[in-house]
Amino acid sequence: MTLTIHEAATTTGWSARMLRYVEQLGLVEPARSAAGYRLYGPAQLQRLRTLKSLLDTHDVELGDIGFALRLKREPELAAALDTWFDSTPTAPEGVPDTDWLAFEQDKHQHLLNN
Amino acid sequence: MTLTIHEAATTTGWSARMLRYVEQLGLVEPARSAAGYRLYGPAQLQRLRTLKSLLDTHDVELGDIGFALRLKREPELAAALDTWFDSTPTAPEGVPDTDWLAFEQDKHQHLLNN
DNA sequence: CGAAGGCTGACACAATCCTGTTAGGCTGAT
DNA sequence: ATCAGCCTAACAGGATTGTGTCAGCCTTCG
Repeated sequence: MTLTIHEAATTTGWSARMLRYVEQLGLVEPARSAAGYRLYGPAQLQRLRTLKSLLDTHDVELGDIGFALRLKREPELAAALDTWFDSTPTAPEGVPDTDWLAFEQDKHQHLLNN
Repeated sequence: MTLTIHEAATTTGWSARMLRYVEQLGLVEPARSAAGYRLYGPAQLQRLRTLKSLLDTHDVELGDIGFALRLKREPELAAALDTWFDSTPTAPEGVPDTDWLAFEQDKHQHLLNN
């Protein structure tokens, strides 16, 4: 009904080492037997396969997916990033007048620093 | 009206080197003068400051923000990650019957591989 | 003109990531 | 009881990241 780590490794194409690593990143967490053995069920196996295909179709690293997971779990972080991306979008041409004052402050502080 | 890279560096607390690096990651891209000099305007300066505070309030790396940017720009990637996160959420207890068949397939394939 | 400062490209070096491997101890099936 | 297989912890090494610094050349400004 469940596979051990090496069995799961051979069916999914990962190595046992990497399955432990993936678990440590919080991406696929198998159940544990009474003695502490990892038990991979159908849900986990499916997850591991689709994870692998995600990684090589799009060009993404495990760490990146770990970060995406963090974004899911810490909505305030996701919100902060969103507002950063949206505010004054990196294009330099249309400088809103609203930023003008802040800029003058910068300049003065800069002069003071010399 | 615009600051050079070292001026921008001293007002924002980054180093000039890091400003070039941040630009290379696509996070803050200043305008360029005719001769190719980077020109940091108020919008960019603001962006650099909030970026810096983002980095040390939440515990995030520049590369992570680069990846978040990629998610913004490639919605199909974001969608793929989302469906991966949501489908068969990593919890192992409630195994849906739907996965049963797939699991049996796994087992048989596994037996064949020995 | 000459000094100060910008640009790119490259090397350097610590830190971290990704993976494999090994050691020492427990578990499970025959 | 034995032997394969699991566990954790650790070391190892190649690849990448983050950051500084230097070289060689071009630009700006007094």
